[in-house]
Amino acid sequence: MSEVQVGDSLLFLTDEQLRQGIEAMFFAYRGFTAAPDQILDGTGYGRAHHRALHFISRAPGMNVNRLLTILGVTKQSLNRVLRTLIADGLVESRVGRADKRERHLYLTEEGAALEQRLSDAQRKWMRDAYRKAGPEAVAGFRQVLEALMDGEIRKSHAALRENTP
Amino acid sequence: MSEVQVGDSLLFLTDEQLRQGIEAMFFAYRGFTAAPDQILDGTGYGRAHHRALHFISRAPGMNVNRLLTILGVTKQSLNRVLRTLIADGLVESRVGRADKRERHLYLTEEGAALEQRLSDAQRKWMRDAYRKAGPEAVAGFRQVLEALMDGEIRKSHAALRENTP
DNA sequence: TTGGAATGTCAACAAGCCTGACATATTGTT
DNA sequence: AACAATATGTCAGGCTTGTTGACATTCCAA
Repeated sequence: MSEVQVGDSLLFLTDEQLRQGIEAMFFAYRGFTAAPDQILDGTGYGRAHHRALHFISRAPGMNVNRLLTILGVTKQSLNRVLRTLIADGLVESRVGRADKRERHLYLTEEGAALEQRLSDAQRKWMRDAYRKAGPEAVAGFRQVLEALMDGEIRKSHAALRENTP
Repeated sequence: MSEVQVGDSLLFLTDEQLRQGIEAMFFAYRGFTAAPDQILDGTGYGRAHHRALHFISRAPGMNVNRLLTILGVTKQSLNRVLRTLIADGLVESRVGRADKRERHLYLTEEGAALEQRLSDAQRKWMRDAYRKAGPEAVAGFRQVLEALMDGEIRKSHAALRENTP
């Protein structure tokens, strides 16, 4: 709105364009979560469990606090999820060696298997989208996503990326 | 970031790259909703109300069924949201003229005002991200989002876009 | 006109997240 | 040794958002 167009390069910042972007983000996120959601339907678990499994798989041995800040939920909320996952034998919680107050989280074989199924479905969806859009579009996509993140969260994301070089 | 080198057009499709994309999407969506969520906190409404307001504002006179398919929730779920919005005088529900079974939805002045506040906050966030990333990145971003949508949903999105040419 | 389909409403329930308060074990500091 | 701080787990209660089931109204076509 407030943009005076200097060249065509600022045209895309009209309110209408931004609004379309917002809607696209909303719809895309739905598509993005649809595949794993469908799998989860059969298991009795929900998105919260999926997220926990994902990040534990991503950084095995992570302690609860770290997972908490990554997920951005309260410990009570996360604890309910972890409790069931541990009780069902999908996640293992080991007392920390250096600091015995900490609990380090690992996927069991069964947990890893479910995580694989979910991950495969979601990656397939993502891969198809990437293929359709092409490499350059993907690079732009990633840049905008980075910019959309909150400051603190961006750090978490960067840290996770470095976890698997 | 390594995606920028597009020489190897398949490199970005490794599982690891896809996984990073998935996580980026997750984190970015959080940042994306943070600003309106904060405003909503003070109002007693939630994200569901925001979404309803957004799409009613976007296509005034829309009937409940249309809104239902756009939002992808059950009519009962939407109805609770609409009920409070109507009771509070943010949304007006008019009986259809041609088909009296239908209810057509409009924002009242007060509803439009809240929608503005929410929309402004979210657009600002979006605009800043777009600025950081630049026009080409934005084009790619939009392409990937389109590809991430479900088939049916993509139609809704396209229809909404044509609503405001 | 009558029965089926479409549209929307009300009621009850579940998942998932939140806050607040408190317990336990461990660590670090004085 | 005493004490504060940290990391985690748990109980209780509440809110939002989603679901299914039952039902009323309206339209349309046989």
